[in-house]
Amino acid sequence: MTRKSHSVTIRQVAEKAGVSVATVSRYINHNAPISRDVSERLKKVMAELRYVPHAAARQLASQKTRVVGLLLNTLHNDFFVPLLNGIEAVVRKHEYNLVIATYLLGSRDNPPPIGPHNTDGILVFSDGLSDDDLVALHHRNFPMVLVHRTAPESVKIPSVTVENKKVSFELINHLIKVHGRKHIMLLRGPIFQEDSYWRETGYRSALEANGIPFDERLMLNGDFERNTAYKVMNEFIATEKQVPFDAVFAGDDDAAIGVLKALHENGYRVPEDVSVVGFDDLGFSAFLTPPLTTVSAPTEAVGRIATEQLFSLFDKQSPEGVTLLPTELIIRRSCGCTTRDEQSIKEVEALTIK
Amino acid sequence: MTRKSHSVTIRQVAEKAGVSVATVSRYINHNAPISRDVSERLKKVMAELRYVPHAAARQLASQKTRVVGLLLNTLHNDFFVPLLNGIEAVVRKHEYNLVIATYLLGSRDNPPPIGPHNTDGILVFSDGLSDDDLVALHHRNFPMVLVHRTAPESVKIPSVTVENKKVSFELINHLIKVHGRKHIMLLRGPIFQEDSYWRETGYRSALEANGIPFDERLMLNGDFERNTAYKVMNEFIATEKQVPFDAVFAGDDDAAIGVLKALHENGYRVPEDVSVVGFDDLGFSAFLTPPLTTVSAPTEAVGRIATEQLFSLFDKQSPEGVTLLPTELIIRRSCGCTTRDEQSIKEVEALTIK
DNA sequence: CTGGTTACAGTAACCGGTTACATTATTGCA
DNA sequence: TGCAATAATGTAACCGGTTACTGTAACCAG
Repeated sequence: MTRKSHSVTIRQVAEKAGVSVATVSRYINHNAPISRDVSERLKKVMAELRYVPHAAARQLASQKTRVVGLLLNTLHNDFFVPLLNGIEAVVRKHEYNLVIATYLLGSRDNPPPIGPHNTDGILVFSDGLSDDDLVALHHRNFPMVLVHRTAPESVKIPSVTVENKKVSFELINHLIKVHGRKHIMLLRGPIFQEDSYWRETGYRSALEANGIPFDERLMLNGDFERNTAYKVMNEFIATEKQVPFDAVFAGDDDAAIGVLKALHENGYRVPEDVSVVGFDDLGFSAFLTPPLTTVSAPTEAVGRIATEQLFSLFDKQSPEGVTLLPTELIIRRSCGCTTRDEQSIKEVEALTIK
Repeated sequence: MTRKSHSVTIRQVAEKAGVSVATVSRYINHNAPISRDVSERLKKVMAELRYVPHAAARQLASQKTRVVGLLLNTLHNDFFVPLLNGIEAVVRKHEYNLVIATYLLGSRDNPPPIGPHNTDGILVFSDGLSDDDLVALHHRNFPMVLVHRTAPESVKIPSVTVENKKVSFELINHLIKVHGRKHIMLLRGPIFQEDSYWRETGYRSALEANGIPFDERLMLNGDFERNTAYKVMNEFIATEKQVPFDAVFAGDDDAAIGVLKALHENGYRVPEDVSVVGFDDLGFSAFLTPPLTTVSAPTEAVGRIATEQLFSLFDKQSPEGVTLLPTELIIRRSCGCTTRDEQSIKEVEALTIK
């Protein structure tokens, strides 16, 4: 096998234009003055030859990849559409490339698919990397921004996430105070997910504030995922009919779809028999049957801001430690409210929240 | 600035293990026999040094990037979640990386962000690249698979998409035959989108088959996109009240959300006043208000199969020219059907559809 | 015992760029 | 006029791997 590739190289451009490769390189990177004469010649020659710089060669020589990585544990959630949109927009603006990789904490056998060897920096969503990995990479000065997760104490890695606890408290408090729900099921997210932790904390404190004992049997693992939520709800209904429940906090909107489906198929009426609430306010949530009461989270902004912070790290700046974006309770029908309730809800909330 | 990077190189590994760099390279790539003795020594040394091969150096030397690219025009659609899932699963299985880039045909000033210079092959969704680009790349032997688009006649580029026309005919035919709709609005997708073209063709032939004249005023551009569809519907309702309509084929489920929202806000009842139908059967579609009548498209399979074909191109195999995956009409409430109608629908369909 | 494989390992050229350093011509200013 | 600063370009080392080519030792069939 010959090692010559067919692609046009910088040397061919240089030769054809009658200049040195260094000049061509400088022209491409606009990092040194080039005479008008030579500039024009190069522009023409490059167009004629359809020259495109070889990315790997550039990366190797410059030690920059012009690539931003996004590390996820899964893509199975509609939540990622706005997140990706926010990230992609910023990446494109800076003329970088975006590589997306999934990596489960379980698969500890091989190293993460993205890191210093193939990206200039990464966005780490949730538990895509262990704390140890995070610390190690940070000590190597590798730019990272955490998304929906905060950094371990010992190390200062910027982090962008949303307010979970307070708004979850409001959500559950609403179910209790306005709709008289007492047996509220919670579908938790993945075990080490911080969103899940804080939503659970908000849930527990709302129960406590209302004198309702926490019932372990009502807490299931929905995984923030449609199919898991569906399966778990079905199992719960089938095998534990003895545990009464009158509301479900699905964890997020995606899981809420699974919950709605399971309840529907088992003859439960929402919201008459069971209130269902989600989190995220995805694009479709207002149009579910019934329209979903949820929490509006600025997910696209999370993506955008996190990526901007990553780029500011590239520039050796130090962005905020933790950026906590505000969330907002969105009352619709699935909790039991009707349009006409709206006024009274506002009043009740004014009384109960804070 | 020093050019020395801090990262561990293959030479350090070689030195510490007392072998040559060639041996280390062979060990990493498993492409030549290595004695058990040396293997074990290398394994240990690499772990100690936390050696990770430098991707760019590898790419440059081997002329392989181990990256597959996905070129989209936008990410603004929930449709991409299943597609991405299918693609990502296969990419991960092969231990490749996935780079996602958006590129609008309009932005012809700079070249596509991904191509032979930074990927081993790409998946081109829809109109991410012009026919000319496609032909040029194909002549350079660059592996490509088209997704939801077919190749220009002159070149043989594999393509994976779904059946649009026949099922769109069935969908519209259903609205006419079963629900007596006569003024059916069509929200087209992006202008050069083949899905859009075939859905429109199915729409027109269903009208014709039922003796309903095509009314230009009922065809709008919804862009297969939630927000555009919402805007367009609102404008239509506000400015052209004189044109009666009793059904909307939204183009896809994402646009259907926008349509439902606009209709709802303007006091139209779905399906009593207006039938609404979509396309794709996204995860949430069964739970919209009302549940959406749509077409189930195997989007994840499209992503999976297209990616598998790309990898088979890497192996110099020749996959199918065009892979057309089957679609299926999914009847729910938004067209006007009720659960009890189901039997009669089946009968009507048996009569009307071929 | 010998010529031919096979297994394993080393040397160094090479992939296609970037950039430190050197060079020459031109301009600015005392 | 003389000398320093600046503009514009060239030369060649270097980035960190891969692999063609070479060499040695062990093994095997005849």
